[in-house]
Amino acid sequence: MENATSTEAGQKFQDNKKTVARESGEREDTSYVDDWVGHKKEFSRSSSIGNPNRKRRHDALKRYFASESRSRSRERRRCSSRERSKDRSRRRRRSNTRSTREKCCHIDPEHQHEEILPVYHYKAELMQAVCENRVVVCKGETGSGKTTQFPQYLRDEFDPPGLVGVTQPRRVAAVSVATRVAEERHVKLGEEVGYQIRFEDCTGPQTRIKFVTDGCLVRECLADPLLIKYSFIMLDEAHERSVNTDLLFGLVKRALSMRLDLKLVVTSATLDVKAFAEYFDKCPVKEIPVRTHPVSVYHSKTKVIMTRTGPSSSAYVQSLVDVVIKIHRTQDEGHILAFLTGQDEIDKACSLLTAQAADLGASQGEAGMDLLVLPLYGSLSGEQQLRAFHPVGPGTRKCIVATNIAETSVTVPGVRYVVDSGFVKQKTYNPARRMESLVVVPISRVAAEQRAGRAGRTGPGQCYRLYSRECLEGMMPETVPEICRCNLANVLLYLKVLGVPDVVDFDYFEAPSKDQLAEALLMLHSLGALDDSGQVTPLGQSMARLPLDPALSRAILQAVEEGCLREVLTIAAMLSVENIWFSRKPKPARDKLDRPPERDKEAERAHARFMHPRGDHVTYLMVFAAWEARAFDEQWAKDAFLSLRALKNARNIRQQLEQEVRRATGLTAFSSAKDMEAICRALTAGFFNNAGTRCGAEATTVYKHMEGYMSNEDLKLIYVHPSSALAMNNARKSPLCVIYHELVYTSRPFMRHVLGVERSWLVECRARSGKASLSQLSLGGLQETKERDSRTSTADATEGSKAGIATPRKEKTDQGAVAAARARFLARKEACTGRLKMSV
DNA sequence: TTGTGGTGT
Repeated sequence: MENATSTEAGQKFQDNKKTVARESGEREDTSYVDDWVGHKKEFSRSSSIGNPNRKRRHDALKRYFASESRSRSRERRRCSSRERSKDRSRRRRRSNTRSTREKCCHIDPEHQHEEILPVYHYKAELMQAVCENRVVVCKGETGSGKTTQFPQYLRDEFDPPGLVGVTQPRRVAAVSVATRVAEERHVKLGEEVGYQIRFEDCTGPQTRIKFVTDGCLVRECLADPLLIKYSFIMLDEAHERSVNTDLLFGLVKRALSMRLDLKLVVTSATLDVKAFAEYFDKCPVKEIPVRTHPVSVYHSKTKVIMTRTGPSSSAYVQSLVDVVIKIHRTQDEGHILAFLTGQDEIDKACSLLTAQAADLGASQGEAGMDLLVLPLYGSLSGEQQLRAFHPVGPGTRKCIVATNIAETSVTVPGVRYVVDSGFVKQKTYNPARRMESLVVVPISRVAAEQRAGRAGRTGPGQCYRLYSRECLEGMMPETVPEICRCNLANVLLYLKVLGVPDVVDFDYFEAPSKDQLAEALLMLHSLGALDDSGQVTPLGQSMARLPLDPALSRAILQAVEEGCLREVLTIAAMLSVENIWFSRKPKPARDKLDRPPERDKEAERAHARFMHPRGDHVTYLMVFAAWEARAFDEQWAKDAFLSLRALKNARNIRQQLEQEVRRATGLTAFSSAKDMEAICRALTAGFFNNAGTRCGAEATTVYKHMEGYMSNEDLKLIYVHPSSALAMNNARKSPLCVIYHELVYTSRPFMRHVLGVERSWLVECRARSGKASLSQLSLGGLQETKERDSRTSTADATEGSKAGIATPRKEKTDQGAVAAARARFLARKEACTGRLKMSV
């Protein structure tokens, strides 16, 4: 039904093409009224012209500018021009060799000069706010200059004794912003201005401004909970709400209460700055408005292809294709950015678009343009990704079909048209089942706005939404933050180590559900990281030092006992990276679009050589050892159809783990296993809670879930993932007992990364871990509820996990807490709703 | 019998 509607609408588009007016932007808009409900919208307020405070501000600015230029010239004198040019060439050389720098070219390509950045007009106001308050929340869109200028202002105005630390959610951002700021200040990167990301510390004793990924700063807290090194912390891009940023809210707030000489700046791009201010004791909110270009937003009027729980059909791919073609045929030049949810969808849309554009012929497009269709998603190689950013000739229009990587991570220059499917693929975690699933869910209203804003970066733009305005109103105001949909074991262990005894009552910016907390505490206890009273054990202290999930840390520490540290380190590193198996996916022919693409037999044969009958962990060890034996030869890896990126990543992680293990255990020489048994025993110590026993016949891949620290009655049968070594033909005899790394739900509950183990080891581990009292563990914050233990919900695993977070109504597990969290969340948004409604 | 959004230590 809905399929038919959207195809019909698409057809109507095609038929209407000749009636579309071409004169002016305004007139053109009205021609869409039949299909689209449109309106013009400024994505932010215009700048401060005519402001009564202008004179005062101007005077203040003059003073600041004078003082700034004095300090600049001091800086310049310090650094003679000859040295500067040497620095520049050094920097250039460095940037050519560093992989993280490769991506920087498409992060904010337009290097605006400081003087024209909006933040400049607000310097005096901002500095005054910082002067008078310990915490300031600053709202500013991308392009306001806050990230590059604010830290410099803090440094220059206050000349603090400690560091100005600026967090970024992504590594590329940390590196590129640091590079930019160092350039502006004419200093060598790594001296006055530096950055720190995993595997790379580019700071020195003279460093005063330090850009750092939020994950890195969380780690730093372990050694320095009060952040003594810092005078200012700036939590940038707080609206992205990564687990680490959320965690830092609490940690910095705690540090602020104990240190009077620390100040905090929180910056965010969303409407939700009020909630941040509320959390930090009603601190002031400053706004840096950005003059962006207006974006006309059109909603689909007839198509209702979105339900509250997700897409009701996959028709949106076809309708997205129709809209793109329509834009290409009727609209002026400017690139098109289309949002879909995943690789398959994107590849499919790209084939359809390429074929249709070819049929159309260049002559039919507006001004006779060609359409160059390019995919953009995370698992593409760097080179393939860069194609989306390469400039094209004047006769070509690019259409980039992207995942939400283009929503926050990267900016494609020259985009004037955005087509938004309204969906995103999101990982959700079900703590009651300890199972994660990747589900397609509707985006939030903030995300919808973010996507639309992508059309107004270089000039006036248009955004076509494949959903109605009613759908928009039914969306969540904001994306459910990550901290509410992930496993918390790691987070809670950090908090405990940092001296937060009561992790249930911790002052979270957004409190996780009780189920999440209970699950994580019980898991930490079962691994021996917490004792019966919820205190961190020495073992837990060591585990927290490793940058891994607790189960893997536990396995590594057990490997020390079992004498197989080298092997288990390798396995841990291999389990920490993305898929290592690489296969060419043949492009589906046009007429075969709805059939699955053929499997790559050659790659499969190459992989089969590595598959070990014992299971995946041993297989990974073999793969890495084989690569190591060939001196990490890149060609060998390519020939074996292995992902070079994943392998290199694993090698880096392995190196880092080695260092950390050295520090955590004081070991200098690492043991090496004599047999496979020791390795499997060590892994069992970390993963005995994730275990299954075989059902029936020897060759079956069906297992029954074994009871762990939580009863899991909903989840009876679990399956070996077909990509596992244990699912391959060479594994004739399936092991009686297995442990698995993770449980993912797609069409069934699948175990990923599976290893055969002995039942006696499982029994032994279970006995060692003992039984915990949840109320004791949580210092009375959580109770063993009858519902949790005897929860025998009628739903099968399918429904429950599919529903997950996407369908709040169906979340049966501790409804109270989730409902309460949601209510708080919605209440907080209430204040902003009026503005939201006006703006959409 | 599968196939995976994006981050990060």
